[in-house]
Amino acid sequence: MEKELAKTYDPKDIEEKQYQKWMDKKYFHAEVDRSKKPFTIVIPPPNITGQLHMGHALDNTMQDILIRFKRMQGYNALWQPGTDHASIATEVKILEQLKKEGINKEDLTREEFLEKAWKWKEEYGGRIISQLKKLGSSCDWDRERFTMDEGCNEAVTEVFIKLFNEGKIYKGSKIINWCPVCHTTISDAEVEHEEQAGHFWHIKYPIVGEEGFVEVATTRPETMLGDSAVAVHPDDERYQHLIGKMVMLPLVNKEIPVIADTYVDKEFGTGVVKITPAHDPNDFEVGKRHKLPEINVMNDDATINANGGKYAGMNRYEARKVMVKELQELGLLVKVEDHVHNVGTHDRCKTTVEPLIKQQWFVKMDELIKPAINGVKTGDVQFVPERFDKIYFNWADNIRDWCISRQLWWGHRIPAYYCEKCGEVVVTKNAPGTCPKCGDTHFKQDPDTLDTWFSSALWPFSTLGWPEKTEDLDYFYPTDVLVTGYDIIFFWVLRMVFSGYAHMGQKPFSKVLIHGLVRDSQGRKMSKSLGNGIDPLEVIDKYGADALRFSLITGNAPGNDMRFYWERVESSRNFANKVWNASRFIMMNLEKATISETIDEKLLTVADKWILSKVNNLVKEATENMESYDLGIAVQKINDFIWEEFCDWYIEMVKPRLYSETDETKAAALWTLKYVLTTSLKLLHPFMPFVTEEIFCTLQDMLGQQEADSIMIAKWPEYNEKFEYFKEAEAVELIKEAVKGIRNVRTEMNVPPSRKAAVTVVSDSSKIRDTFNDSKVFFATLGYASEVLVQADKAGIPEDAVSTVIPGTVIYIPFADLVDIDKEIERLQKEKERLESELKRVSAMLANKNFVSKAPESKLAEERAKLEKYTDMMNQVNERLEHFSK
RNA sequence: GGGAUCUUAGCUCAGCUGGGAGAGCAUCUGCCUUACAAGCAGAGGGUCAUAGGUUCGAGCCCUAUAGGUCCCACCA
Repeated sequence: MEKELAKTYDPKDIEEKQYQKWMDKKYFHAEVDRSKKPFTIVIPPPNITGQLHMGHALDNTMQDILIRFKRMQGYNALWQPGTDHASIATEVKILEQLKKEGINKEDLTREEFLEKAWKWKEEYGGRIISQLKKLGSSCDWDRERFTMDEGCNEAVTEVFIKLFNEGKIYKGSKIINWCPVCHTTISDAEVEHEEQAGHFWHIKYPIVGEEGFVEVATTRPETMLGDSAVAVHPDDERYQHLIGKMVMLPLVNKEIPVIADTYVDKEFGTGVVKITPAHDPNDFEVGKRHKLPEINVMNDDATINANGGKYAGMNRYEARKVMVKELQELGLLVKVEDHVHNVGTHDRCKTTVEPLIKQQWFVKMDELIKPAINGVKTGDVQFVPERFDKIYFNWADNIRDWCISRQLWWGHRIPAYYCEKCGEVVVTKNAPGTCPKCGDTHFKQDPDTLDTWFSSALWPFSTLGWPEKTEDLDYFYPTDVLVTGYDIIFFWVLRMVFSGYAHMGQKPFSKVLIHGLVRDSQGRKMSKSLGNGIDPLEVIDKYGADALRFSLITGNAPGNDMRFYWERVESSRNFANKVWNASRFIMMNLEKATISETIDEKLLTVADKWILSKVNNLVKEATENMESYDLGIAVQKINDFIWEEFCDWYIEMVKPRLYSETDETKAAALWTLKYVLTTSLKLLHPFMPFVTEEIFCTLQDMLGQQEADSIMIAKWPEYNEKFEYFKEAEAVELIKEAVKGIRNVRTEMNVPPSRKAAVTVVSDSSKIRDTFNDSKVFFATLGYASEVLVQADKAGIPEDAVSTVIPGTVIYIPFADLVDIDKEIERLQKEKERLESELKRVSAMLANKNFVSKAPESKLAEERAKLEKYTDMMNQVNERLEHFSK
């Protein structure tokens, strides 16, 4: 049965069919196999709430390219997939949905809520996975994990207990970031600083026991309800006399001390700062130093609490308004200035974060961070591109203890139990029976859950079976490369690195390949609120997954942002179609012939050898580029080779041989076509998995040859010294020059392609004459020649023939009635000018004594050869000019 | 305040360790040449932000300046 290939490539049914085949054949699945080297990537687990966006598409395309490349190279390649429970993101989403059903969180018990949450997860959690499949991702789906599955839960508990026992997890009362809308603490990394236009209120605090005031400047007057002191700089001469005295806190009417602390900047504001230890991280530190009372004046929803007296119940902004007004009435408001300042907001809901003092769980970072810093410093873990290690160090060097407890239900519940009688804290896997301190048997588990990144930090080893000592873990860990965006280096990469060293005693991965953001065509971030997001699934639907993948990789360097253009996808689609059609053409010719597996080298023509040496070189370069993660460069070279060298030149060169019934080199042409096509398809496969697989399989079926059941498990091409045909390659390049020259002349003379002309090649070099004689078959068709004469002199060439000059050779094309002498002279003149400038450059270079004495020999030889070449061409051009001016 | 990064053709971007400026799209001119009009063949278009420096040689290395983007930071 012969298979007819459609005239244009239609990805739709092919993609689905091939992906299903790969799944059925278990090609994505990896098992421990000690005879092969492992290559492992763990997926950045997408949130179960997520929908595939361009960022995912880019991130996963890069991973898929690397994993397919390594798999073909013979590695035992594992791409470990899974999803993230995304505690706060998911909880918010579920609550939104419940609200629509008229249910509030308070209406539910924890158990009821969790039941609904799991149900939600079952329903929507798999959505993003099926979307990743549409992209072509070759993850080992048999190993799919979830950050809240049994194994990951175990890893989390294990780590928590271990760190607690080592004193690296502790519960403490510290000032933390509180989101008044989400009602939970958040970590420093989740706070986004946003510049906002605010005000600077100058307020008078009366001095106790004497006349006068101190003037305090603040951006948050409402927090004065919790003031414990005012501070001045110890060296500030203006305020020396006040240190140690008391001032009256307005509105509250309470005496608070004036203290001296170097934290105060003399130059800024009035030089007097109100100190509110319970509502500002700096004031908190000052308060600790001076043992000031910490007066919390806010509830969890950021309304004023009972400590705020009559302002209790107002929210923070109402209270501010009312208090400012009252201060004004009391004559204590000096002035209000406009002031732009940075406000911390919750990255998820954009609510202004409220610093509050609360009992929370923390991971002590000072010891844990050391190996993580060292690991990157020594190159044990490397960023690609390298510059991102600076971002990493910026965080690592300034790291503070990590607040890990969250007042949420969806997540890993903290394995700490409190004795109901004596309050003893027991950290343990299962609820304790009796209290080790008082012997009581009633315990209450800590209600809080862990920061979602706590479990993600363990992902590279928890997914491989840790804390069990599994074969998988032993074999696949540490993983090879982590692919992610620069936006989560501190959230995730840093925490995986320190966790890897802490719990595995080894790095989690060797390389971190960083990519940028996919922006819209105007360079804006794609976002829901702007509505400028482009759905990758829509792109796949319209142009195919191959085209999408190709567009995301082409013309982009690692770590750089890129813009999304539909035009780009279109040209990627065009390339897929080009490959499709070239293959169709080759197969049309192959099916009429029988093709041997190997070829006798003696049968190869110069053209064959030329393309073989070209593709051989491509194999080398593309492989090197991929090894160094320059995927964009690799794919560009593959594209250029296939489209230009292979399709536009080689295929055109062999057509006469294919169409001939008698040509003895036809078999060699067919063999070469098959070989180069197969090699190109393999190189292209990681980037365009679907179209390459479809062609590869069709081709094999047609030939009845089975190299592999699938291109994705075929052998990656290797550089082959056998194909180093330098001499032949050079000869063909010369012919190409000649062809280009002829085409050029013809276009300028407005000669239609249908009109052929006799072409005479004149060269006094017998070597060059041989080259043209050897290549007549294709030189004639490419150069629109009715016949090709190769000779050593100008015998028999019409006086008015136009010509084109290439090194060592003049090519004459007589167009009896068409000649326009003036035009020809103009053309030659232009050519002369070009050569003059080249000659000027080369001669100047070679006349420079410093250049000659200092430049490397190879460079010198190169320039000397050029001088010779241009001089020769110049002579020929001059001769032609003289000829016409006669 | 600290740091990163960018400034290359009309647009979007490549350009790896310094050795005669590239791609895609757009523009212009011819072509339905039996794989492909989602194509073929040609053409135009850039003092590589500016000023210095290192070098025989700089888009690439160094310094400064201008402009843009981003990250970090406790100036109330």
